[in-house]
Amino acid sequence: MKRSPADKPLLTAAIAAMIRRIPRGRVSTYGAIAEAAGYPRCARHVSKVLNQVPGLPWQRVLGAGGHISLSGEDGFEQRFLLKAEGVRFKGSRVDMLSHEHHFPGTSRKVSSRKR
DNA sequence: ACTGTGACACTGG
DNA sequence: ACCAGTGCCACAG
Repeated sequence: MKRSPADKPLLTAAIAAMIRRIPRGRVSTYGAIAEAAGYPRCARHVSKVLNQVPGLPWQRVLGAGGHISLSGEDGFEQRFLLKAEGVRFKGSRVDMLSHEHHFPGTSRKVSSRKR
């Protein structure tokens, strides 16, 4: 069963899995999710995953520093949903100090590019 | 194979 | 604090 080893986009599945692991009342950032998934520099792909993979808690994903990247009503809704989960806001940012989710086993499968 | 894409991150002005 | 520019990197067409 295994069709070709490269059947599906690894990165997309990995990131999607991470986002699903974020518990309610917690949040994370693009960079952190990408890193936890094993792709430290692919923060931008996280956004693509959110658009491609439905069913994810997209509202729990924030930009660096805890700011909402979405704009307009979407951003407003994200904030609304997070508040409903008990997330506190500091002005227009989420209180990351209290709600940033720490992923278990940050396995660095992809060696963190040596430098 | 190449180009475009992206709900970013970071730095400098 | 805000805006603009640059780097980043895998996926989709």
